[in-house]
This record gives sequence, C-alpha cells and structure tokens, in this order.
Amino acid sequence: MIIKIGTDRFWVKASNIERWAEILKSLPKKIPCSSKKDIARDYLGYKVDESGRIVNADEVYGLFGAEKDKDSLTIVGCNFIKEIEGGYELTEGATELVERFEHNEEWEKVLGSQLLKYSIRIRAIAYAMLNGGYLYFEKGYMENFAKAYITLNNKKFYVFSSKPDEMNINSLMKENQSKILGDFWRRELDIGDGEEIEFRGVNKDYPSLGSISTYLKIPMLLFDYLGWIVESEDRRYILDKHKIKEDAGIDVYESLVNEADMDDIEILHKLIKKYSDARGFFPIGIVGSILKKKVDSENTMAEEQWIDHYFVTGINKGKFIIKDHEQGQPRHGRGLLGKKDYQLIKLEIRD
DNA sequence: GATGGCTCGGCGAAGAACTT
DNA sequence: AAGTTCTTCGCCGAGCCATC
Repeated sequence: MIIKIGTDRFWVKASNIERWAEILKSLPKKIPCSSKKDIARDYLGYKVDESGRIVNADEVYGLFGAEKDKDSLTIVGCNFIKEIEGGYELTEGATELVERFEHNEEWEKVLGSQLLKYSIRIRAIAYAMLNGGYLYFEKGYMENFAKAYITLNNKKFYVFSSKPDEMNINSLMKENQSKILGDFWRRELDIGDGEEIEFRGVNKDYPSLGSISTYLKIPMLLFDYLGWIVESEDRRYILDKHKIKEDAGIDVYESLVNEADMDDIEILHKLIKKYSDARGFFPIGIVGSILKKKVDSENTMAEEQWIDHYFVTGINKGKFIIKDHEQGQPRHGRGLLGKKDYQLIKLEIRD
C-alpha cells in the first residue's frame, strides 16, 4: 500500500495553540458542504481569492485527515475533520478537544495526543525520541532548526532540513514505516498489520520538504509547553516517557515504542489488556508464560516457578495488588502458586 | 479523453538573526 | 556595516481528480 503524505500544516502562529480548538468549536458536528473550501468560506469566514483559493489556507487544511481516491491514499492532516457522505464531520478527537477546551480541562493534552496519533512526521520524530534517539540543538531547545538533528541508531537525521540530499525527515520516516504509520491510522484506513506500506509524496516520490522547519516547530513548541520535552544531557532532548504515557495515553505511547524497548511492566499492561475479560480478570498462567518469553526468555528457571516468583515479588514490594481472584477453566492454565482459585486474577499495578 | 476546479507545494522576496 | 545564513510569508503554476 502506497500512502501519500501531504505537507504537515498546523495553526499558523506557533504560539497560538488555541487556534485549532477555536476553529473546531465554531463548527457543527456535521458539516453539510461540498469541499474544504466551502468550510473555510462559509463556516469560518476565510477569504477566497478570485481563482477560488482559500487565503491563508494552511491551518484549515491541516485539520483534515486521510483522503481515499480511486487508487491512491493521501494523509493530509491530523484527522480532526473527516469526509462523510454529503459533507464532513468532526472526528472523536475533535469532539473531545472542543469539550475539554470549553471547560478548560487540559485540552492541550488532547491536542498533543492527536498530533502524536495522526501526524506522520510528528510520529517519526516522536518514534525516534522514544526509542533511544535524541534531538540535538546546538544552542538550546528550538534554536537554529537548520542545524538540529536527531541521532538514532548512530545515524544523524536533519529532520528540519529542506535539503533533499541530506539525511532528512524523509530518511527517518523510512526507518520504520510500519510503526510510524501506527495503529490509529491502520484502524482508520483498514490496513492490516502485516501489510507492507510505503510513504510517498503527493506529487513526487518523496514527501515535500518545503518550509518543513516552519511547520514542524509548531508542534515542537506545543510539546515543550506540555512539559513532554526533557534535556537528557548537554543539549540532547528526548521525550518524557512517563508524561507521554500519562498525558497522551498508554495506547499512544505503545503505538510509538518498539516492544524491545519496553520494560516488563509495560508489556504486562499490554498483555493484561489483551487477555482480560470485561471485568478485568486475566489468566495469570497464560499471561505469565508470554511475559517470561518476552522479557526473560533465557532464564532457565521453570516457567511455573518464574511466574510465581515474578508476581509474588511484585506483590511483596507493593508493586502489584491483587484486587480479586477466582477459579477459571482448564484452558486458563495454572493458577498463582498452583492454587485453583487464583487462575483468574484482577491486578492493580502501581507504577 | 478532455475540461475545469481545487489544492498542493515550490519558489523567491523580504525580514531576522548571526558572522566577519 | 556588510555579508551570510536562517526563517517566514504569500503568490501562483501545475498536478490531480471528478465530471462530463
């Protein structure tokens, strides 16, 4: 599947982070109209020039999501507004943003989270900064974008550079295309887990690099404002894993982090989510077995012992609290410490 | 296959910041 | 002060797609 990537466009003034929330607030949930231009002109009061183009169009176009045409697929923006029969509608993310904005309830986090979910270039940068890479600014955060780079796997990516012959953001986006596309777009676009994808430009093979630093500095400022950016050592900046997990949500975090870089607790969270029933009970034998294979496979301790040891140690340290337990079916495997009535566990994990 | 409208993004000018 | 690099801004040519 070839996915075309349009230029990432955000609100125009970097410091004006309310702009998108304000725009979305003024739109109805369902917008009957025939084009983006109509939304800009009829609902938002933008001027349109004599040849029919929206004046100052950047911040409008960035709000839209993916567009499927006959045989091409283009991601044009952050998926706040999407096309439906007879017009457009606000997405879940947009509705939540507006709601939180109206009550002034940490709406900035919702905005940041949406960018992490849907902006491909932002996902590429966040991916690098969460998986062992760091962003280097010679003179301090957001100083001199042209010289800033991200180091990942011993390679330097000049992610804000518009020079096509440098290692730029397009090179970074190629590093792990599948992960960078992410589950959110996958679900939205109905692209299977195994399906190969490739990012292309809208008009050319490579996505546009024009004014890339102007555009990308806008979310970089938002992330700093949210406290997501930390300086790890001399001018090397990374994303704060805990804050991203807390503020943007565990799903967003996991969609950006390689399993190899997750710790046992993160993987445990993931497994519990996958294997638990609606009440939150999960089969400890099954989850424990997968967990051992993922985080401690070379340990020669017998699996049953390992599982008991892992959970009992956690309980004794206060990291895990058993909220409830019950007997399961034979298919649920062995219970904790071999006890039948501890086959299914409901666990609280304290980070 | 041709037409026309709608976007996209390239480009260049001008402004800002930094060097020499 | 003049040159140089970095950044922003906005115009408009041209590519893309829908429609006929």
